[in-house]
This record gives sequence, structure tokens and C-alpha cells, in this order.
Amino acid sequence: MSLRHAALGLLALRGEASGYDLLGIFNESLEHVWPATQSQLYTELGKLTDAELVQVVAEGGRGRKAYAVTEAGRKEFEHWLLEEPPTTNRRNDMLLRVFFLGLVPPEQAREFLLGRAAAAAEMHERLRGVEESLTGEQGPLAVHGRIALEWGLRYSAMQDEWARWAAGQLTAEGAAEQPG
Amino acid sequence: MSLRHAALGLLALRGEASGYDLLGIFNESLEHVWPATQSQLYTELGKLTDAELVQVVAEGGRGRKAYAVTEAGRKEFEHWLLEEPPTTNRRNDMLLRVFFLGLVPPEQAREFLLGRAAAAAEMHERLRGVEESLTGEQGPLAVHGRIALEWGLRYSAMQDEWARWAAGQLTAEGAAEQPG
DNA sequence: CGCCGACATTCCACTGTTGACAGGTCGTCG
DNA sequence: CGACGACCTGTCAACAGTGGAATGTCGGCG
Repeated sequence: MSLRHAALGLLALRGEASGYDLLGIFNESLEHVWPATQSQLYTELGKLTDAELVQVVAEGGRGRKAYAVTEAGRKEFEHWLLEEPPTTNRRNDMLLRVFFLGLVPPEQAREFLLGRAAAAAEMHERLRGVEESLTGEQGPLAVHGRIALEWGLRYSAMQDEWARWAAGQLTAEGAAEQPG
Repeated sequence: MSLRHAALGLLALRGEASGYDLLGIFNESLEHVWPATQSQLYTELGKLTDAELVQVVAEGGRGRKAYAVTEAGRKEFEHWLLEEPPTTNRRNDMLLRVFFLGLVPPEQAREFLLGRAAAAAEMHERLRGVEESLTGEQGPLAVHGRIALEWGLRYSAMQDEWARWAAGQLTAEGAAEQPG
């Protein structure tokens, strides 16, 4: 149920915004952190209004409704942000595959792992590019964006090293099975 | 749709098993990689049977049905394992919170990050314990289990270091804002 | 024998996510 | 003017995942 809090947070950052505005932010800034679709967002804004966590503060042309968080909404948001423990991602597609890697020949397993390493390295380079385009930017949003980016950099580096290490383990295993 | 492939993989490893058997494995070995509930698993086994990827090879007491993968099932499984690119986890609850950390006082933001570091360190220690209980184990399953475990160790270490680094960034920022 | 716990399957109601569809308004460029 | 693209809101069906309840069987222990 974090879409609700993402919407509250964006409204808190922006002061006021329409569903359409929020959708733009979701597709730009939050695309890799918490994607959301139109239908989901408009539905959620409706529910938030019913729960009186946000309210319509202006209506403009083309049916536009500008929303802003209420006092209750702000409270709910801060409670989520600081007091609810973040739910760890329990499912991991790649580790599931690793679990079954013994079912295919070692050479194919090794290829799989090296493929993962390459994908991680590619992601790392992409993020390095983003990092460079960010140097010189100022403000608190740049600070927190930079922190999130650093997570991605460290994550992809970790994944790259781990996958290459794991491939090495398989090679060692194969060598041990066929000595001499 | 990976539950389907997890079930196929477990059946391939085990040769044959009932829904109840599989559920036990999901709760033990796959709990932190791909959890599944009763209702989900039995439903999936029904669908897999309809699709002729598995078949009932024996019926025992208490309504027990033992399943095994068919040739088509094995093919489908290997295709998934080696050729379909693993889907990266797109949503990250913690990074979403980081994105909004500018909305609360720096001291609270710092506390949040240090809390995350502590949680990661705790997870790391827990995994270290699992690692120790694994030394001496043999066999290919131990090898791949060890590789998955190593991922967890590196992931938690990375998260711990990152969170402490990030907390430092906020301190530096606060210090820069209030010099002298 | 009677009960209990492990074994074993199935159904239901609910939430979250996705993608497609449908409808309407405003500004501007040719 | 007319068409087009950007703006803006909404509904629907389908599916994955969660949690709980209902139902029944078998083996062993007191």
C-alpha cells in the first residue's frame, strides 16, 4: 500500500498538483523506484479524498482538479515515513534461478551468472552517466536523489562482483569433480 | 508468473512430490526467495496439469496426488531458467522513503538511515549464523545454496555501508548549512 | 476405543497491479 | 475555421498474491 504514501509525499513536496501532474512525476522521477499507472493513481486519489487525507483545492479547465494534503494526510505520511518499517522485497527472480542452477550443465550455469554480471555492469555504467549529468545540481532534492543513486551504484557493483565470484565457484567445483 | 517455474523446478529436483510436499519446501528453503501460500500453490498445480507441464503420477491415501514434470514441463522450465531475462525488482520501499527524506528534519532523516543500517547489520549477522551452520555440508544443492547465501551477505553488507555513508552525507549537509 | 496432530486438498473474499478503453477540453498552427 | 496534440479524468476486466476457513483422512498414543 505504498502508492498511497508516494502520492501523499509528492503532494507534500509540490504543495498542490493534479492527477495528471503526479503521473508525470511518477513516470520521470519515480519510474525505477515506484512505478504507477493512470488508473491506479486516479483510483488512489479518489480513495485518499474519501479518507480525507487529501482534498481538492482548485478546479481548472479540462476538468482539472488540484489536490493538496490535509493535516491528517501529513500526519499519516510522516507516520509511514519514519515509523513503519520498510518492507523488504521478499521475492527475487534471479536468486530463484540460482537455486535451480544445479539442474543444468555447469557450463550453462556459468554462462547464466556471467550474463548477470554483464547486465549489472551495464546498469552500473548507465547510472554513472546519470551521476555525471547530476554534478553541479544543488538543493535538497539533489542531495536525496544523489543518495538513492548511490544505492543503485553500490547495488549494481555488488551484483557484478558477486556474479563473477559465483561463476568462479562453479568452475572450481567442475575442476574438483574432474581432477587431473 | 515465476511461481509456476518455481513449482516446476522443485518437481524437477525432487522427481515427484505432492502439493503438500512442495509447500513444505517453499516454507523452508524458498521462504526468503519466493514465498507461496497454500491456495496459490494448489491453484498453480491445477493450471500446470491443465497445460500438461506436469502430470499426476500416483495417488495415495488422504487424497494425496504425487506430481512429476512432463517433457514439455522440463522444456518450459529450462527455457525460463536460461533464456528469459530475470525481471529486476522495480519497486523499492526504502528508496521511496529516501526520496521523501527532505520533508522531515535532518536529524530524523539521519535516524531513519541509521536505523536501516542497523537492520542491515542484523540481517548480516543472522546470515553469518546460517553460513556457519552450513560449513561441512556437501553436494550441488549446498553449492548453490551457498551462492545464494553469499548474495544475501554481500547485499546486507552493502546496505549497511550505504546507509551509514548516507547518514554522513546528511550530517555534512547540515554542517554546511549551519557553519561555525 | 477416542482424540489429536500431521497430512492433504479446495474454495472464497480481498487488495494491488496492469493494460486497454472511453470520453472530454483547450491552445495553436496551417 | 478545422485538425491535431497536449491536457485531464475516469471505468473495466483480468491476474497475481494474501489470508483465512472448510473439509476430510490417516497413524499413533493414552
